[in-house]
Amino acid sequence: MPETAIPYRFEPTATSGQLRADFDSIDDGTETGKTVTIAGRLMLRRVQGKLAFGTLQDSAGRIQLFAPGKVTPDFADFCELSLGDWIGVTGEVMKTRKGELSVKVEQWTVLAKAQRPFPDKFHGLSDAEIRYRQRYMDLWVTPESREVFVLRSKIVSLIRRWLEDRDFMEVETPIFHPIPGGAAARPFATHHNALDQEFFLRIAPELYLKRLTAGGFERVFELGRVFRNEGISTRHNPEFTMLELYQAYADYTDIMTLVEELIAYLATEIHGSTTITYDGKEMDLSSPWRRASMVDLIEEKIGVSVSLETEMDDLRKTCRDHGVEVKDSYGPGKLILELYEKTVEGDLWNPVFVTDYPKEVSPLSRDHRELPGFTERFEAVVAGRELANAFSELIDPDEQRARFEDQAKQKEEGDDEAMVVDEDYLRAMEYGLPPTGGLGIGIDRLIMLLADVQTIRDVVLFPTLRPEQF
RNA sequence: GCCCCUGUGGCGCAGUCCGGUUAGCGCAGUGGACUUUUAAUCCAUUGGUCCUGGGUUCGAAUCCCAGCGGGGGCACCA
Repeated sequence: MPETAIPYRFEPTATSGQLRADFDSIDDGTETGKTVTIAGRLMLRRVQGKLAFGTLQDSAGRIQLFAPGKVTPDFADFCELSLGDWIGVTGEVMKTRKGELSVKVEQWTVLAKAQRPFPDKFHGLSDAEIRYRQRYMDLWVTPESREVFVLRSKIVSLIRRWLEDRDFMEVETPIFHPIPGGAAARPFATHHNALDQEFFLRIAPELYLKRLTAGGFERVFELGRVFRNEGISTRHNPEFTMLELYQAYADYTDIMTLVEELIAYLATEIHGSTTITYDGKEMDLSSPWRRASMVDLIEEKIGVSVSLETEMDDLRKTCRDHGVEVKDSYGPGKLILELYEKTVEGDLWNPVFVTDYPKEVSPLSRDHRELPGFTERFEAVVAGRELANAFSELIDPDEQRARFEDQAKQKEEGDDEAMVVDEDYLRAMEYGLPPTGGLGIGIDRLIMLLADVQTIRDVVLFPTLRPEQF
């Protein structure tokens, strides 16, 4: 078919979903007298001499095409269409004798030819590599795949609305950071030619959002991509989506309330219940969620009481006894964190706010108001995975400088994920940062949870893969 | 980075363990039959560097080694 025969625009008047909603109840073998125009891909075709059936798939699903040779113009050409061709069809809505809702093909036009053969019409694609590399085909032949991304879009939209209803303002902060900060991770580096300046793709928007809190935006959030130059796994993609928000005058307990209410709201909107199934097991997302301190969870799990006062040798021994690798550079706080992560975290199923992280491993969190050496920080752990990280933000610039310098020291000692001093951020703090509660949620993992999906690649449209060789 | 699994026409699979003619099957494609099908059916038929490169052997899709792609796990990701 010459390209010139393809129309430049086309105007469908209905989708398969609308037709099913409007006409599903009509009797078998009847015609409605209603003429509609639909468009999509021809996915199945059953030609039987002077009568042909087709299955058209559009964004809402599938609908049958009914094409009698006496009615359908250029009937022979219609029968020659390839599976996968995009077509537009106009005709009467009807139901066949066997009860299949159909559109009678009274006019039709090709909107795009499929020059490549489509995957097996029944088995679809089973090769994960093709599904990820050629998502444009996966979306046609793997219905669950399409559904997950529709759900993702809906969840993100619900989050925005929920936050806006609570007077949070969405902002956009730089992705090019001269100093990577706000998290402990290795960054991607890039270069701006005109400025002859090295930049890093952001590993977190945190420090810019807190600058905005200092700037007087009391409730801000950013929903955007962050980039971490780390390994790839079923839970890690080098670029992923993060929600961060900052609320002036709030502390970490306010943020806990916000998180549990938001997640319960999303579950209810999506599944109609706060009880969901993940990986074949039930999970209760109703608020309030359990709150437990890291050291209490460790004691509960392994029966050993640890604290920052515990002798280092005893802490190291406890770690080794539980198969936790330790390095000489680790202080007591890092040892406790390691112990928690290796022995407790993976077994937490229902949501838990794990609270009170050691200061040593929390360079941006405010000192705990009662527990020396700890911070007012929590992670929300669901299905054994970190879903959110939050704290009462550190607001004392002198303390922040000391923490940065401690980080810089760790970097010198070889920790290439340690932070570096950000003088401008310190300057913003010196002008005054009010008490603030901050939160980061990994959106991809949240989608995985709500969509009951086990790998992050199934919630990212184009997951990072090694480039294909052609 | 380490370990395990995996790679067969466009797609879905068998054959590999235990080496043995021209590597099979289904879908798609091509030619034919068919006016109520539903993964339509029936007849015929085209299409393959068995991921790549070495090696063992009279003989390799099959065994061995290396590499490449993919998947999973570990490590990393506070």
